[in-house]
Amino acid sequence: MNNCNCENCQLKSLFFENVAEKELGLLCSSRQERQYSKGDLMIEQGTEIRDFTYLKSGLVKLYKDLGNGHHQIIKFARPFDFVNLLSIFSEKTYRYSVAALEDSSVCYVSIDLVKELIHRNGNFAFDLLQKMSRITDDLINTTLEIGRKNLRGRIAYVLLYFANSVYNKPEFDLPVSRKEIAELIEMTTENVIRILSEFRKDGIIKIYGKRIEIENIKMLEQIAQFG
Amino acid sequence: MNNCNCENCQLKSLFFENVAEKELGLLCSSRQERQYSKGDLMIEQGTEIRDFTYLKSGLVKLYKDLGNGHHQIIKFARPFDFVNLLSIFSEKTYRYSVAALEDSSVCYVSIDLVKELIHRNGNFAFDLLQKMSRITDDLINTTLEIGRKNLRGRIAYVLLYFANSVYNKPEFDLPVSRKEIAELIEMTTENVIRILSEFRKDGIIKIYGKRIEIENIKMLEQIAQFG
DNA sequence: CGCGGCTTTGATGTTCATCAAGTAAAGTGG
DNA sequence: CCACTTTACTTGATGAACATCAAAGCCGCG
Repeated sequence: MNNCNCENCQLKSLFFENVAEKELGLLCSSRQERQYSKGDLMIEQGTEIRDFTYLKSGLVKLYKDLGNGHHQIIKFARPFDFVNLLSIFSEKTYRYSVAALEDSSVCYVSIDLVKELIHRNGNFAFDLLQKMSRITDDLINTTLEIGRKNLRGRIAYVLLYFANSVYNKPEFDLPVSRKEIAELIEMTTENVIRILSEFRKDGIIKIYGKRIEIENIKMLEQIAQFG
Repeated sequence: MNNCNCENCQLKSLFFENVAEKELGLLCSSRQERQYSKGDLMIEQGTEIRDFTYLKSGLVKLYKDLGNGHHQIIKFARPFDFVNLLSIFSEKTYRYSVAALEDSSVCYVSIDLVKELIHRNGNFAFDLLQKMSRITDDLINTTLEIGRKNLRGRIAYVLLYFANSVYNKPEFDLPVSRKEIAELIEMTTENVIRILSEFRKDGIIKIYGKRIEIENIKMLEQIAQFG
């Protein structure tokens, strides 16, 4: 177990609840942790999948490179939320990229080791299945839901996501550009700006550059739901 | 093993490749098979998840009931393609419904038995993980891809799906209504009809009610790709 | 035979993308 | 550190894409 501290990691419960002490030691000693600064590319689409990765702290975006210089953001993710389960067991190479939106730290465990553990430890395997099931189910639901909303509803949804799920308060600095919001919810940058301005004029939010202050959260929820 | 015939089933390779003979016997004897007619509801959103199910023959649609009398179709599926993996390991109740688009037969295996097997048999567990990974990855990719296309591109996509992936020929009877196509690709019934008519006028397809004959598949592929 | 759901077409209006043009902010090299 | 360049942000004008509304024919089914 040498200088390994997984035993006390908050995130241990995420995956390794059912891993015996001996096995945890194995995972832990092979584990690597890396730091990324805001804007850094963490995983590049098309490269070989070698590791099972999960976010320890920070905020990231998963996105597809569409080739023509455009990106399509699949989702934003935080610790306990980003776990690289999307296609790592079915593909040889990544079908999307991951980049840091805020300073982040990430743990790496060799994917071969994880595969070995799946074969050996049924409880671990079942845990992983459950997690994968939940993550992909949520992603599919969210994607379908956003697709049904009009543009105002989509912007309201994004603002509420940051307020409720990321920063837990109605005032926050947007960690993403207007363009990135557009890439997440399938609309143009101009319309993101236009609708934010509309919300400002309607007294629903205040805007100071990246800073957003939600004034009327009820109204925003209405728009998100029925928009 | 009594009157059990899973041993020779084509679909055995789908899941039970790595299941020992003894275990397969257990699965097989608890297995149930049911027949459904076109239009039948097979799984109802909100009901308890008791079984692991997979399609032996036929064609089905997975959809969400949006409450206001509207449906949102998640995807169509065929044998080898529909396996109920989407949320069965993370939820207690179904978050979507499944209905038969053509006469179909479906196998049921108790989900508790499957869970037991996952815990006991790492190879089986890994197989399932891979399958789930592939299915959900494809679904996410398809959903995002369709969202980027304009209406003509989406219709072209659906026609090519039936021609290439379901019937394997350029002439076929649509197993779905215009309304159901609209529910799959997020548009109105009127526009589905309008665009089909446009394709007819442009000499790309012929239409006789439900029957579609693709005349110019190259053109359709162009529209699907760049539309 | 009549009723309801499916299909079709047209007319109309709304929503949204595109184009254009300018300001502010942020990174870059001397 | 400042001039320069690039990138992000903002607003308005315009047109295209798409939804909605309306009306009528068709088909299957009780």
